[in-house]
Amino acid sequence: MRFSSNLILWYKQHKRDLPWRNTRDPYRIWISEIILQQTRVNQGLSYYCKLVEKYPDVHALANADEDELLRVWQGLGYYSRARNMHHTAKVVAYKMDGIFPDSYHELIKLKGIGSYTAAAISSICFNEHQTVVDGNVFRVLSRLFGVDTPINTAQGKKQFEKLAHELNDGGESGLFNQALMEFGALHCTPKQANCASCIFAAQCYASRHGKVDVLPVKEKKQKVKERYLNFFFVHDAYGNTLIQKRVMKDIWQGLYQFVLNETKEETGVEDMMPDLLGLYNGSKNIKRVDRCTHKLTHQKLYIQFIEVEVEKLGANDVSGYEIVSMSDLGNLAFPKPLERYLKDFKVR
DNA sequence: AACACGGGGTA
DNA sequence: TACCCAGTGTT
Repeated sequence: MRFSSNLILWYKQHKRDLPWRNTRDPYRIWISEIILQQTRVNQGLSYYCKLVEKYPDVHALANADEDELLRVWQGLGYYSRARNMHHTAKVVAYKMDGIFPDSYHELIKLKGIGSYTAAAISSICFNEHQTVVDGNVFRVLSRLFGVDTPINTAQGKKQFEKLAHELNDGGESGLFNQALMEFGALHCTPKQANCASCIFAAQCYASRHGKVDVLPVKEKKQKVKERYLNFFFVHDAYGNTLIQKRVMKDIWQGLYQFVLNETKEETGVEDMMPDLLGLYNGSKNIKRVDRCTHKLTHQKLYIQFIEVEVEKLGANDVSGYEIVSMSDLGNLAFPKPLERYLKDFKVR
């Protein structure tokens, strides 16, 4: 039996029942694919449900407020996905009469849609003969055929694309693509692959040669940069706080933060007081200092939260920051560690 | 080609 | 810890 037929049979037996698998509406498939970029199904599932309920069609999403959209996206990470999605929704709604392009080559022109997502949407929604190559595909094919070309090189990517496309020969590209990814996600997993019960074990190079744990090959990772972020959570007796939208090209673009002083190294609160003096010219009271670390893929953040109570926040005291009532913070998106701080703050 | 961009799950 | 995840955009 052909590999593609065998794979699709496996898929029909083992696939998970997921909400985006009950539709071929390009809007919904698009939302699901953006969410699932570098994100596991279990992590993205609730976000998908929230998004399609709040924004049932591309017009609703196009008309959304960006802060509101980022708040829905809060906690999922890679926030450029949300900003690009919003941009593309406006393009589709206002320049394409709300109709998504129906081909790979048109889809890939849209912001946030790269080769993977264009292949996924065009194959799943329009049955175009395109083949997805994601982390699952790299893993399954490298093991099955013993391909040890590093997957994070241009050569490797081309080689796997060619191989995947040759295998996708059954005229059901949407099914084939989802089947291959599902097989990687559920069966041919990164750790402890289920070789004992694998339908392909007899022909699998890695299984026969004991190389399951060394494939796929990936070239060394980038190193992690360390940063020291000192946030002043300033509030007054009237429940007002000081916040700022992050606009720089940096992590957490578009999200909100407290008064920030970033330093080159671990810095005591006393040494940062001069900066704070310039920010608020009335009397102030440092109530509490909390510390935490936060790991990103490429950065390790050493975070201090300095709670500062002042008498009354007024427009004359601050520049570059907004005065916002504590009760309105729930409508804005904050980075994970700041959201956690706010949650703890409310409890105590 | 190399890097930047989050957060959570897994061993 | 270290690695990985239904990747894309920028430099």
